[in-house]
Amino acid sequence: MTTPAQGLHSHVLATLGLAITAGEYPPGTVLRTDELAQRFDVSRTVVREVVRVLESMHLVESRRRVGVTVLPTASWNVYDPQVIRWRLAGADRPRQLRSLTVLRSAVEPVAAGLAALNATPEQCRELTEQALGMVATSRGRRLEEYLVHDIAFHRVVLVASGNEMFARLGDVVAEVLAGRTHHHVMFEDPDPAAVTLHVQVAEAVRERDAARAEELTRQIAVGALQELDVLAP
Amino acid sequence: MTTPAQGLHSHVLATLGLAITAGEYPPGTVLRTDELAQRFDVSRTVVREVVRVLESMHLVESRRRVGVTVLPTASWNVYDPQVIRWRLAGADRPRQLRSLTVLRSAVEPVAAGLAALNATPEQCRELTEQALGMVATSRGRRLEEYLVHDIAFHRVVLVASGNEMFARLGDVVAEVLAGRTHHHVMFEDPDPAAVTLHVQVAEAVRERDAARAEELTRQIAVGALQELDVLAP
DNA sequence: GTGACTCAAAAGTCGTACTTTTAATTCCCG
DNA sequence: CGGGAATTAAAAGTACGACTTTTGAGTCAC
Repeated sequence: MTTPAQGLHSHVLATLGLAITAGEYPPGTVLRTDELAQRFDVSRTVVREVVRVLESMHLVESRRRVGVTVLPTASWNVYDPQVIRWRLAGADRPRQLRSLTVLRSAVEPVAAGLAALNATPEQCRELTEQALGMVATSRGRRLEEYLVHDIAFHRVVLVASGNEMFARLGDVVAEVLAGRTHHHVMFEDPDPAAVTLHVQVAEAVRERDAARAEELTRQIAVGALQELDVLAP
Repeated sequence: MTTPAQGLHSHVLATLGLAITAGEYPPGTVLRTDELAQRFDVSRTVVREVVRVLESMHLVESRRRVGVTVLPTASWNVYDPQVIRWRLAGADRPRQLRSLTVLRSAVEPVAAGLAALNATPEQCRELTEQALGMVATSRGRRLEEYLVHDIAFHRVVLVASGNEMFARLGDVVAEVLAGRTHHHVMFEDPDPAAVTLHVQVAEAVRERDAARAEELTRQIAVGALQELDVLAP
């Protein structure tokens, strides 16, 4: 565990970040830098750099004469991809998966609508290609290959929307899709209805039919939420 | 400028972060830690800590034998409240304001729908109160007071949705609302139609009418986008 | 009991010395 | 003349120790 470490900093950061997001240190817990330095067998310099990063993610707060205090979940930067990855890897994967899926259900339909208005011909082509790839790999336990197309598809939609905030959710969506595939929060083969919907979204975008792209994507989202309800209690 | 600085770290971070997000260093620009230390008249230790934080925001990348390279906008953590604040304060406020408003238009309607299902009686009360506050301050150049209620209103909706990802957008929405008020990307008095819509959203939530709450919030969002189109070219 | 004073713990800052990685240059051989 | 291997040096990474600053907490006088 705790990553092989190419760089002391990364190693300590990953270990501490994971531990905190996993709730191993309840909010209010106080850590001391030299204690941490000793524990990880690194210099205080390294620990301080890690603490500064953790602080920028609002996972901890550092105060003189007090120490490094672990902050409550409510103040965490939950949009930080790093934080998301830690949480998906740790104890509250279910909770995280659910809240991210709800977020997707809000954002992706709107993004698809915008993509229908803004997508370049190249993006349309790419979208169609990925949708076909999904069809091709949708049967026969080829989940890994399917996942690649699925991720690529959603990423293109988000980028094609032309909104940078949406585009940056590509990584988050990728994490969610990968997470649910790898942790079996998904049926053995993808839902055929979902596959069809993806193909239709690609069509709608190609035909510049924003309303249809939005509505179809909304249906995909609803499906994803239902699947989550069924497979993750 | 450059903040009074309570702490060297904060000062250097704020200055550098602002400069980078303002585009003062084009992507690919290489900085050296010693040079920065000299420029800010602080030790390399401080600079290194700052660089680590900037690195965690994906504003820069640090490589041995190369230096600290400024990364292109596309890789920035645009959801980091700190980054958002810097960008709103700097050169690309218009772009940032627009993309954030689009994000709001996707998220808030869904959040309102969920709020209608999940809001506590206390949250309903709070919502109504803020809506009434908006009505009371909607005329006679009382924009500052209006803003307070507006922010509080949207924050309650997001929190009441019960989704932590939505809840954490409260700060972002606050920044957007404050930004457009303070930089006159808004009419002199709030749009009366918008005020009414807020009151109706509060009603809909109180009556657990999710579909209506969602639709009304969508109308608020559409209004905000139109206002932006009119006032920010 | 309250307020001013003192103390000490912990983070913050600094300077320097040393290690490691790696881009770039050199140099040798085919 | 070209390409690949060895060399070099530049910059980040790490460590350590000394010192400063802030501030919670305990103390003492009133």
